[in-house]
Amino acid sequence: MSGHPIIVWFTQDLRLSDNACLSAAVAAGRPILPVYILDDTTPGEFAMGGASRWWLRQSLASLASSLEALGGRLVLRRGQALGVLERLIAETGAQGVYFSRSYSPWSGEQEKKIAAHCAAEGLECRRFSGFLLHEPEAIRTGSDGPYKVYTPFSRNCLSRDITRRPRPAPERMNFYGADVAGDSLDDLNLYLGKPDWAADFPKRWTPGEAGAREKLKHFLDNAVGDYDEARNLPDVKGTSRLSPHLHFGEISPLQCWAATSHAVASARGSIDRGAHTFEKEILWREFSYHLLHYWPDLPNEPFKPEFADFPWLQDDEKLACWQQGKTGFPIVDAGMRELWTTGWMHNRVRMIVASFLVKNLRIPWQVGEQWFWDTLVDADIGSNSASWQWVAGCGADAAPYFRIFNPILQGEKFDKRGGYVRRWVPELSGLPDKFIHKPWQAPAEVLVAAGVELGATYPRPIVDLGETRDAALAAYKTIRKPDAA
DNA sequence: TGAAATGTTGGGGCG
DNA sequence: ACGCCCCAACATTTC
Repeated sequence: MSGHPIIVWFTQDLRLSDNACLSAAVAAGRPILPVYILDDTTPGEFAMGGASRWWLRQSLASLASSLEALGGRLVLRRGQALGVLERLIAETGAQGVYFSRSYSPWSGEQEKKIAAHCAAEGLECRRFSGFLLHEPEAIRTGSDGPYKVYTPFSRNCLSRDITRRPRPAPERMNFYGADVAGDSLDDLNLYLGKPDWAADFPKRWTPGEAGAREKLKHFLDNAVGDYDEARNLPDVKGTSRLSPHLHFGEISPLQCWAATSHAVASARGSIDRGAHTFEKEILWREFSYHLLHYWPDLPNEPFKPEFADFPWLQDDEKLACWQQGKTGFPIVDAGMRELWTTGWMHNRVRMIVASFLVKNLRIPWQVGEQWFWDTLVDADIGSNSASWQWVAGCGADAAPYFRIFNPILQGEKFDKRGGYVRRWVPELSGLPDKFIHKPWQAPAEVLVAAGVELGATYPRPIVDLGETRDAALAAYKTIRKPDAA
């Protein structure tokens, strides 16, 4: 189809269904030019991490093939979005640019510049939503401020009827017919497989819209009923594992919400508890972006300013132990190895390893945030920042600083039989349950029988839990105002 | 979406 | 039979 196209700029919304931007472009009745722009030109601290780049490559391939099935081609380009869009407009005579809103701190300025350029050129520029259920501007406290506490925020969200239904994917589309130059997936240099640290990822993940839909269906068919309890057990597949799909917009929170409501209605009461807990987790994601929108420093600066003076330590040796899963604490090491091998970590274990880094090693939360940013396939500027601040005790509505996890007790509570540890730390698998979370307390003959030699086949603990706990509490006292409770 | 210290209670062994 | 002590088991407080 000829004529001046509308550019549909895919951002973090790599799907065809429930895509307001795409649907509006179809409804506009003009030829569509679908584009994805990879911006590697301004790599700041939060340039896309390695695991995310692996995922993005697969997701773009999936999106491209979905568009091909409708007769179109996804144009891939590299550079700053404004410049790339300007060139595309000039090349094609595009009459409009449609895109989905992003909520990263660096997106707002970019979106304004694009809108300004379109206005100056007399082009239509439209921004759509879909990445969140509730726009940050729509949820305000009674005194018209942003929320700083989760519970009232979630109550506000829950008091709103979500009546809108997810949009179906367009059944047919008219694409811009002329040839438009673009990069190949390889050109984007996202993940070339050397070294092949992501070798195990494809066994566990199916990036793309269809994979996301399948994950949601599997969760609602099998796991949501037990979600309340099972979500805390890392040895059980009790969570949805939708986080990377949500991050890349392969599925929308509205689609998750609507499908959950539908499952609740057809299950006649048996899954109400689990479904409600799942909905509250979706709202934690919303809350993270609410905070990020109003406090754009969230990824870098402690929300509670007194934490700027916290006496953190630098210890690159212990940091490396943590990153490599060699701390000597089995549940911590299991989590860090799951992360490295699969690009993902169970949420309960994320809290345990984060508490260990921030409190027992007393290494700044930003250091952990950065490691997660590079290694998680679901690395997300909103959730990652808000969650690290939550664990560190310096965030909005955070866990009190003195809430220090004991990795032995957490392991014994949530991985009672040690199945999770045995899977990810196989050199300990011969130990009896009694010592699986504290091998250094096992009698010598038990260690021998299990084939474990501490300091050789598995490290001794790199810190003393009691001493580091006391030191962390003492450090906290130095930043606390004397009159504060 | 903690853990450890401290306080309380009650059963049972034992002089 | 009684008081005393020990110590789980549970509750409360503190960090």
